[in-house]
Amino acid sequence: MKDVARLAGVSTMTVSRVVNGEAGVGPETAARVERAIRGLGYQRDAVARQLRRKGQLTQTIGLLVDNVADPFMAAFASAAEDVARQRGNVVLIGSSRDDLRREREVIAAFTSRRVDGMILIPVEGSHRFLLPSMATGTHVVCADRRAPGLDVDTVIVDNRDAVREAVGHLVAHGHRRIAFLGDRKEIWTLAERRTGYTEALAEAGIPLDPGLVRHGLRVASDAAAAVTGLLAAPDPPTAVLAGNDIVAVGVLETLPPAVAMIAFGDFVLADRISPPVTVVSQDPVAIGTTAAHLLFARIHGDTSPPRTVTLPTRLITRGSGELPARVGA
Amino acid sequence: MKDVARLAGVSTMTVSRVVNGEAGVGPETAARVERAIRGLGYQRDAVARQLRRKGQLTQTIGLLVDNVADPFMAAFASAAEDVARQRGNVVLIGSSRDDLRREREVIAAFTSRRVDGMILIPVEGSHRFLLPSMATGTHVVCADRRAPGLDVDTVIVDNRDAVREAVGHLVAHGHRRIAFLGDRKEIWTLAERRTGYTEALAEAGIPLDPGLVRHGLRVASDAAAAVTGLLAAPDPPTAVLAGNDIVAVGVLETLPPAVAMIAFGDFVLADRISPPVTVVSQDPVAIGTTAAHLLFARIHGDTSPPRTVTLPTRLITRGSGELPARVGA
DNA sequence: CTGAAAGCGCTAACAT
DNA sequence: ATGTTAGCGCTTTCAG
Repeated sequence: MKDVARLAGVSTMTVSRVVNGEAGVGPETAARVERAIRGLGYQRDAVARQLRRKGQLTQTIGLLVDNVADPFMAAFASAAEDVARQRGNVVLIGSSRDDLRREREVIAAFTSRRVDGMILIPVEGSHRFLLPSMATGTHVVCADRRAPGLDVDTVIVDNRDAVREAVGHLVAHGHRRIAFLGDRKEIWTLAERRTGYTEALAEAGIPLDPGLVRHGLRVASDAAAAVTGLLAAPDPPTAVLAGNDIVAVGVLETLPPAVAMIAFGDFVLADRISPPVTVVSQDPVAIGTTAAHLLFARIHGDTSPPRTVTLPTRLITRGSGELPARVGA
Repeated sequence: MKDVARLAGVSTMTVSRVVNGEAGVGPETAARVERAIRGLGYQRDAVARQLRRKGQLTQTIGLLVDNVADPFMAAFASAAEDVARQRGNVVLIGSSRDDLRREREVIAAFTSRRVDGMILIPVEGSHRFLLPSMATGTHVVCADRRAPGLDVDTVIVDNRDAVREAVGHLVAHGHRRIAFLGDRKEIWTLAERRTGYTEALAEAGIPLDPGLVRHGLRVASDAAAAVTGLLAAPDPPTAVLAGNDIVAVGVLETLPPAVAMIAFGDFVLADRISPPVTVVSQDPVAIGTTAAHLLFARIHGDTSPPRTVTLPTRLITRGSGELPARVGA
């Protein structure tokens, strides 16, 4: 900046004004400064700028997901990034890999870089460690899952209700032995889905068989193995509810076409499998967009009480969820 | 920091030493400082820290992809982020959406935040605008695609050869009317794949029919429409080469099972479609990991001449690419 | 319309 | 083992 000022024969203050497009600079001077900037390839240092303008925004937000490679998270992140970019912000991204320690590391890296706010898909566990940062003005929005003990804007879907409907749908097609396969039951969404499953069975007067519930399936192959185990049992399920997209893919590896199935979360090619897969679809783009809008509202001064936005889900019937319970099964 | 110093009854310098775990602080004093830090919830300001330690690293890298929601890019980004995190770095992410102007905006946002380096999946067009930043020490690595006119480390696969092999595979199964469907032909990877297609036909002595080549298919539905168009023609193709994963999904929407197909890029459930889809698989995780390693080597002083790492691809035969050319088609 | 001085939070370099 | 001084690159504040 000093170099630019020298080359243009002005003070650094004038350069600063030009760079920031502030009024009060003679057009002649401004042009000379512009030329010097281009000549030297000068670019404002956002780091130094930020330091002086205390209380101002870094125009940087943090985005914490479980794993960017997951299609749901990827679509979610993409949508949030879109909104951020439209607002001239840049996004720091990090993955928790469902590990609280790692999540804390990532969040510490965010706050030490003075992000204006962050969107979290929180892992299980207390998030009270965020309170000091929040007290100093870092805004937090949760998406997809609630963070226990954190009273912040949250964007979710009604997982419980959606699963209750899905299981009810299977019951309506004659199923009574319905398996539930999910990722770690500590994950908020999965706990909710599991509850919906339990409630639906209770409503239908079907006793819960713990042998039909498998948790902790973190990769597709876990789910495939679980299916194999279930089917080898003396009284196998006639229908399966896959708790998320990853489990769904694993289930599809081994599930015989005659066994009914509904997956939580839509996925690419679900309609090209045989039979086409009935799913509970949720909209990751809407979740990401909504969360980002909520965050920016907070960043720009919204101080209303935290609210929860519940986005709709939709049961998309494609065939796999409408298979009848096999006679004798 | 001043507050911490006051509370602990020491100078800010001592606080700085404790925060940075530097030697030369009495254990007694250190403990007092630690207590003050916790009491006040103090966290070092990475922004201010960075300013003074000029020439030091921000421990932040930029990652520019075409679109995070694309499974290939998501897996790539996830792998790169993993490496960065292991090294205590944080990742700024941005999407170009295949738009040079937007790419430049994102890159400017990166450099103004003084990233130590960045990994780019570059869009088409000159990237000479990066030269000034590179001259001032911002390291750049390209992945997946080359950036014309930019002499930097690059991680790619041999798209041309891979497609030549794939088309040869179709020819070996009797196909002579092979369609090529791709995204915008300005994208480097697609140009390469297209060249491989042309070369393979030439090797087989098959004249190139421009009517069998469709470009500019950006979303799945574009590809689906293109397939419909091709099949309605008087002399339709007996085999289709899908230029990327997105096109592949679109093709699968409408392609009759009897038409052979090979897709560039593996995708989830490719083996569950009927017939299972033969693909040219590349490894996005390896690409992301390699690119990140190259970048960190540069950041930590590697000044050897830029090199290109070419990662292997693999033709995975699953059925759709081994269908015979229908007699009379 | 333009500039000089001060200082943001931190740390390198040099005392003590 | 601890403190003092100065300054990173920029912008706020106040004076011309």
